[in-house]
Amino acid sequence: MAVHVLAVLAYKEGDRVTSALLAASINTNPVIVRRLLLALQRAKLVETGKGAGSGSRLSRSPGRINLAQIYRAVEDCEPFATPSRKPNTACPVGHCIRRTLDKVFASAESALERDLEKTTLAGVITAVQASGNCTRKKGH
Amino acid sequence: MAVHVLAVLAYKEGDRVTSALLAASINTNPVIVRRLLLALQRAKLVETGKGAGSGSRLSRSPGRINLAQIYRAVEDCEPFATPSRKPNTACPVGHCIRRTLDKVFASAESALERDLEKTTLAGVITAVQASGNCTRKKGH
DNA sequence: ATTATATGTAACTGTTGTTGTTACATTATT
DNA sequence: AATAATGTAACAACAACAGTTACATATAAT
Repeated sequence: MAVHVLAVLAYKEGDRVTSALLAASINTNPVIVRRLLLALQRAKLVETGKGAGSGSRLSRSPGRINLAQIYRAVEDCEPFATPSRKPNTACPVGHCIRRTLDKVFASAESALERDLEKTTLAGVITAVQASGNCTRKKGH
Repeated sequence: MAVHVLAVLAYKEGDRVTSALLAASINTNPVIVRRLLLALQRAKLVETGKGAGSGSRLSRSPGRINLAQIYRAVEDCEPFATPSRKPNTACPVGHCIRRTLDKVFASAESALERDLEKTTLAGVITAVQASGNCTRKKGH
């Protein structure tokens, strides 16, 4: 979803786009978009102005934004579930397995991010444009 | 959590362990464990018998089970969120971005799995055993 | 055979996280 | 000053998951 927002922003390169417009594009509520934009601002991927006639725009060119950056900005927690209950400390496995698995999962996640780094926002956009009959200009 | 179950099973190599015992070890309910075991059975990672004095055991040695297999057995859906609402079809980005992102995410997930493949269940166990003062024998 | 034991499964509850919605204070442009 | 936009809070709706209880079924032990 974050990628979608940024892709629309990339379309309007340089122009400031309001959260209302972005929300209409991805068919959701402006507040949802703003919450997303807050995370993207923190990651310095977008710049957002406040007053009338303002809105958001990319803070760099789409070629300089990759999906790993977006992933890190938005997905704050790990993709692996952490059990709600504490493991049984009387069990030798239960006591220490978490620390071990955390290492393994950190490695796996960094492998995932390294793969995402290979795709830039610009790459996504050209792929979208190339993928068939979606050539109509934006209507809004 | 699934890894935890399998690690306990690996400890008792060959022995059949009941879901009640496994549940006590990871501090949860036997039914939760059984639901997990169903998935692991489907993936041919464990064998489960039904009657009295029965239970579950690994279907291969811990060295021949890697975390990617466990991940695939348990995490049936992708780690990437799919938006609930359909994108606005009037927007050229919204219309085609899903197909594009699916490819990218599939690639990222396979990178994740390739990394998980590098760690076997046996590797997890030796790491757990090596990680400090967790040397007490299992109490159950 | 009968009994004891363990799984498979259904139905329900509770919790958590996410999305969506409304409302409003704040801030910048015009 | 008026307008238009964000930031943010509070809450409802919803889905996903963990947990619980209950019970039918199947196997092993006696």
